[in-house]
Amino acid sequence: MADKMTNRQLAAQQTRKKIINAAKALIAEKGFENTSIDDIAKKAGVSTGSFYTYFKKKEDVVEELNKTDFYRLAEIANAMEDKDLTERLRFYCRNFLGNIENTGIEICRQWIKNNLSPNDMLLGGEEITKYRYDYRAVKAVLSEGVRRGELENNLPLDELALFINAQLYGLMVAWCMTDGEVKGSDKTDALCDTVIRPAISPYIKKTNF
Amino acid sequence: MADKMTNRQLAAQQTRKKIINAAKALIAEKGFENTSIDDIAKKAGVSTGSFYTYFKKKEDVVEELNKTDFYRLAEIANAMEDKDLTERLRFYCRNFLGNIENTGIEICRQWIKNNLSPNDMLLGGEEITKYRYDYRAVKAVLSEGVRRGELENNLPLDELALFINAQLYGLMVAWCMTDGEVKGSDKTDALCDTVIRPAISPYIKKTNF
DNA sequence: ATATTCGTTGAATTTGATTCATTTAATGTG
DNA sequence: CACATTAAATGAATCAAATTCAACGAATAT
Repeated sequence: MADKMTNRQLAAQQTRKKIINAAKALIAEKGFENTSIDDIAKKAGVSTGSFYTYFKKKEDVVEELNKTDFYRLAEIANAMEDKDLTERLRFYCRNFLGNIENTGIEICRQWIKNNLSPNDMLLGGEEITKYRYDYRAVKAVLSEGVRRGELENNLPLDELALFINAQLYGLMVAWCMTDGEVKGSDKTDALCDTVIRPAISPYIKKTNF
Repeated sequence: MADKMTNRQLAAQQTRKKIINAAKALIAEKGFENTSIDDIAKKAGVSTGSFYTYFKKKEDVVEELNKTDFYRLAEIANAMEDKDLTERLRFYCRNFLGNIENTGIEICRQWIKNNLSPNDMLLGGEEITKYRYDYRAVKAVLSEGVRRGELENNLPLDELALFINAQLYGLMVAWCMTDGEVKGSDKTDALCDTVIRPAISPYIKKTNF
């Protein structure tokens, strides 16, 4: 990866990182709206204009502040050989919400705001519109259940995954809206027991007995 | 209510309404960010400053744009004598999502943005902090189920209501994030059948047989 | 008839994001 | 090594839009 970088590129990478760190600290502390580019630049020890070398808009920096890869999380869950589907889903949900809470409520709020409207992004020169409601990771966890023969394969996979993901997004929103009082991560066990398990139970294969 | 209003008050009410209507149309059309106070004032046929006679901040006008009272919706559902709990919940969910979709995606987006952080509001002169994650309406629907003896009364009422509401909020967010592709209102039946009914079914009283 | 109050006005102010011409320094080249 | 080229940094200037406010005029109250 970092094959042979020139000093210049290395320095640039540093600058970028400094800006991201400064932004992270300030936004977590004061919120996005109350943090100005000047604040960020000052804290990062660079000039105002420098911010725009690395980010096109103020908002864009937020995308850098939570680097959890939820699809990767699903892979880890799916790799748990000794855990059954409920456990694996529980793991996924716990970590989804736990990671979000770790990145901080203000950053989460801003992430939601940024992604409520689809953004146009450049991919290989082409304009694409990127939807941010992505339930593929949950779907992957359910699929693994099918693959292992824990679930019937006639289950409405997309519907269920979409709903379970909606549950997670809903708790994330509830967490923000109650200023942290409703903690999603505290609720995951109850979530699995009260909603998710009953929802998938019609499709759980009866073990031969 | 509208006891004896002076002409002045009447005119003021008109102005207010004109501003709200202009804002509604413009925000629905161009989104909140792309609509300026000047735009709104111009379309309403009033001056820029007049906006601030009626709203303290630009955002505040959004609160006027969806006037659905979800608690009232719960009352209507609860008053349905011939419908069972599942039907009543279905009714509530359909109308919740239906009403939100009717008010329009841009307004919904902005409403979420406004309410992601608790707002300080004035109530009778006192500053109060108002959380916007409110699941009391759903709770009321479940409570009615208990009252009618359809549900065991040992069910985790708050937990369930919170989760069901999270489901609705999650779908609302999904709807926004996919630019309307995921339509919550189209999903309510599946939602009830796949998630909500299974979730409450452990608490549904076995009818005497 | 006069004083007061309230809503209206639009120009002035303010704030903060974004741009850009210029500078600085590293890299590449003969 | 000198020189040309390019990437990155700078911060003052620009711009856009929200918000304020002093002055105005019509309605209401006395």
